[in-house]
Amino acid sequence: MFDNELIDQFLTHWQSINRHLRKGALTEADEGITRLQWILLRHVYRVEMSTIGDLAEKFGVRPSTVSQMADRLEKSDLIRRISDTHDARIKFVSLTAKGQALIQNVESIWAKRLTDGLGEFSADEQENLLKLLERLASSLADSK
Amino acid sequence: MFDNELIDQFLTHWQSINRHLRKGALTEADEGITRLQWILLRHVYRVEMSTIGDLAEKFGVRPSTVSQMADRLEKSDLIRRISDTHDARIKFVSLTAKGQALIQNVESIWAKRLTDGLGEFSADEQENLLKLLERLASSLADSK
DNA sequence: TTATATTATTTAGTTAACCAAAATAATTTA
DNA sequence: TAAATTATTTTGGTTAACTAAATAATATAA
Repeated sequence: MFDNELIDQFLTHWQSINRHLRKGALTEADEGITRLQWILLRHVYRVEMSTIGDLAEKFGVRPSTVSQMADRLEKSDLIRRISDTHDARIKFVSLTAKGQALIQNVESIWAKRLTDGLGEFSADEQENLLKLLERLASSLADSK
Repeated sequence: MFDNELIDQFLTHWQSINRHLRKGALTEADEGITRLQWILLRHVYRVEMSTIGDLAEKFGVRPSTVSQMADRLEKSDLIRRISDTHDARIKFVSLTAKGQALIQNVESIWAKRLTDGLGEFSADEQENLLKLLERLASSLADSK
């Protein structure tokens, strides 16, 4: 079993790192989008071919909610809807070039911060950290 | 300088871990709060004595917006406003016991997932990972 | 072929989130 | 002491986010 102290400390550092990576990033890349739109766009960026229904399930809202959010994002030229070739009822949501650029701008801010932060580690330590994170990600994915 | 590949991989694993830790957690602890309220409550949990003005600055919104969000959260008995003893204009926002319980319920879900995920690491590896995260957190904090 | 199920959208209504402007109260400065 | 500044709240208005119900199109089952 585990020492709860270790878990607590892990979460504390984890969340601290999250906060520093993210700090101000949304406002820095602000294109007049809301925080919730941002969250949705990020998901669409990662999971390239989400359907309206997928997104509704993912965020725990009704499909009509996602449809309307998609309307607004489409209107802002950040996403587009694409019909599934195999089932004409289904619409995939995909980022436009503009939407991709928005996400990538923010991620480049994160990468810069991380580059600075990791700059104080030796090459061995960096590789080691990466390997440990890879294993943890994999382990969490397996436990589903 | 850095290999961008390492940074990309780091972010990929990092975000994957984030997603797995968080998956469904909000809906699991749902008390009829909105995602934005959740974000605010999390912040109030961590930064115990935020003022309305602090929160407005942190989230990039107007004080009146925060005041109204605080109204709703106060009405739900999740936060309370506390006047500063030194300056009566200032109101601190603090979680009620109910608010704290809500956050802690969610964090316990994270802790459980993390416990499971780390279960595949040796004690040495766990300590090592923790130490590396501590250093990264510290390094990012210093770079401000 | 018809009935049922599925997927997304539209519509109508409500509340949350947001801003601007004004008001209020407290504090600081001149 | 009066004026200026600060911090929050209140008010009014708008839009985003949310639901429920209805609709249309499509796929599946009977």
